Parts: sequence; C-alpha cells; structure tokens
Amino acid sequence: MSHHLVEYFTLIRSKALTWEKDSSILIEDGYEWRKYGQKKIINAKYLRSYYRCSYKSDEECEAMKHVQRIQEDPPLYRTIYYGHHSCKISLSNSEITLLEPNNTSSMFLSFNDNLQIKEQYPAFSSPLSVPTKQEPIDAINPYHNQLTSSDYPFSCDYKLEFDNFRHATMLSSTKSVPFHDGF
DNA sequence: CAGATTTGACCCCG
DNA sequence: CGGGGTCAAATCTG
Repeated sequence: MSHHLVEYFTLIRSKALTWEKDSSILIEDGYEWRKYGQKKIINAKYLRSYYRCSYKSDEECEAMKHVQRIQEDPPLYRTIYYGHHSCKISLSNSEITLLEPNNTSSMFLSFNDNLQIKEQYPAFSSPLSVPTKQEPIDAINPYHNQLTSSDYPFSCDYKLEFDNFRHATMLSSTKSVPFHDGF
C-alpha cells in the first residue's frame, strides 16, 4: 500500500545545509536520532523537540533535526534538518530516499511514493523517527484512525508563498491548510 | 548496565 | 532581558 504523502521541502538557507519538511503523517526518515532537548516555543502550541544523529559520538555525524508539531487538525509536523549525515549508518532501508536537497535551488517538491512507512508503525507510533522508543503520543492517538491514506488522497493543488527571507515555500496540501501558530 | 529520554538549568545572541 | 538552543543529571527502559 502506497501512502501518497504530500510533502514539501524548502531550502531555508542555501549556504547552510538546512532544509525543512512538513508532513502530515509521521514518517521514517531513515536515520536514528537521539533527542537532546525539548522546548516550549512562544506563540506555538506545541513543544519543539531537538534531535541529533544517534551516531554523533561514534562518527562525528553532525546532522540534527528539529521537529515541531505545527497544526492539530489534521496533524502536521515540521521537521527542520541541519547538516547532513556523515555517518553511513541508516536504517538500511534502501527504499528510503533521503530527504536531503542536493543543490541550491530554492525549493523542490517531492511527492513521495517511495518513502516507506514502517509497517510496524501503522499510522502513528512515534511522532518522530526514533522507532526504538515509544513516544508520548497520547495527544495524537485520537488521530490514528483518521490518517489512513484514503483521508489523504493524492492531490496536487500547490500554493507558493514568498516571505521576506527570500525563501520560497511551496506548500502542497490536500486540504489547503492554512498555516498559523507563529509560522 | 548501557543507552535513550526527560527536564530544568545554563547560555548565547539579537 | 528573553527566546530558543544545548547540556547534563536524573530517570527510564529493556
């Protein structure tokens, strides 16, 4: 069963290896992350979680990511990646195409048919990509049954936005969800 | 017991 | 000074 995830990627800063990804369902991104912090962000309803690559100490891998839920209904999570993985260790899912932008173009869009959702994590098990531990998912469990692929049909209505940071955000949503919550 | 997470303190920078 | 990023000790988990 292919989940047609509709996601968008935005290169925030072309010099820094930084990009962000919003997804309406939690996906495995192929890496293991260790959480090292969590913060309440003003004007945001939800906590932001801070992760770094699990292999940072072993292999000097500097990759990090921040994950923050930005919307309740439907659930939407924003993941900002920093740096790239110098470690070779991924979850050995060759199916997973890593979500790393490879050039300095301001944006690109990806409709991931090839992103694999781990079967043992049906719709939600972890709001993040660390499958080894259960997460405090109480809040999102109510949405478990809503997040079937049928609720997220593949649709292609794009919305392009430019902000004063000269970075373009291509928003693609099945429901043209407005953004708010301080973003 | 080892490795991950939690959580408040610390700290940096605008 | 405060927001937000990181540290680290305590705690948790398997």
